[in-house]
Amino acid sequence: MNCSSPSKKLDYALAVLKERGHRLTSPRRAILELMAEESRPLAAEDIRKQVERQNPCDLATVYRNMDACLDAGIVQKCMLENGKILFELVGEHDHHHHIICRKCERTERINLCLADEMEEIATSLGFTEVDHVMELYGVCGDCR
Amino acid sequence: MNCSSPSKKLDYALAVLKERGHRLTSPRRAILELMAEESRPLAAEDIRKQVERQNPCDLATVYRNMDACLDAGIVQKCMLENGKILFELVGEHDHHHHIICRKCERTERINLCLADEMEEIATSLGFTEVDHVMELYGVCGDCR
DNA sequence: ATTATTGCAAACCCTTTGCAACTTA
DNA sequence: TAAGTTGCAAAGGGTTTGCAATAAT
Repeated sequence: MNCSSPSKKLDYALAVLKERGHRLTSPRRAILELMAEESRPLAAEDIRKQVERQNPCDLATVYRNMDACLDAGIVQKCMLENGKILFELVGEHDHHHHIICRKCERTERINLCLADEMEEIATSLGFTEVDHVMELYGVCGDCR
Repeated sequence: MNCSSPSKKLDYALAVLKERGHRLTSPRRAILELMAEESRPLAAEDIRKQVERQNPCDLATVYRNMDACLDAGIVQKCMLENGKILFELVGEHDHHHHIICRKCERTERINLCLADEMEEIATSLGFTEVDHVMELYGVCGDCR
């Protein structure tokens, strides 16, 4: 079911960042290790809290790392209905979506994406570097 | 191309709100008139600025009206990549998506939605009241 | 040695909330 | 007259930024 194991995802992420001239610091390593382990999208604050159980880690550091990882294409955003943003480390060819519970914010992975046709339309409208975000929202079994 | 004319959309919105026991105040009327006229998603602040050219209108009033309209299903959210939220008045059976320019934030309507299959998956995972948001992002012809 | 990266604190922005005054039905 | 709605001002919460200190290559 899972496209790539935690350690593979971590190795891939480290390789991509190195390739791009980034340095491997201990907060960065801790953040990526956590995200590779955790297979769900996380809020910046959650990442900081969990990383901080081992090493101190500033929120700004998390955000700056997320920026770098988004640019590098190894992190994917997930947007809550209220505009809050979650981050998820992804492997190669690992694009997917989620169904998010409105009440507890639990996310469940959905390994399906039908956006190709829509991206073609966007391209035909003159847009380049087309990408997309899609989120499903609902109320999960536990919260009903 | 356009599913419903401005005046129809406005009438529909007013009817739905009345049906739900809401009152028709002058800021509310002005907000809805503007949104019916404007066929694109707008930020709360944009709505306020434009409405204020005729009547004074507080930002909190805009947000509270958007809440009411979202509950009533006559307004649809549109999320920018940075988490900012735009609002768009929609008619009956008027669900659609957008391609949004990363640079100028211009939005172009895309009259296609392929989310049914994904919503079915979400339902099969035990979620109820399933809904979705999908946004395409790119760089438009003018900004390239 | 060079330059990316970090921590800290402050700034930012959008959004929400409390409350008294005002309107609508 | 009762209850929804508004304006104002303040608070909230997530995200970004400047800068000097630090650490990686």
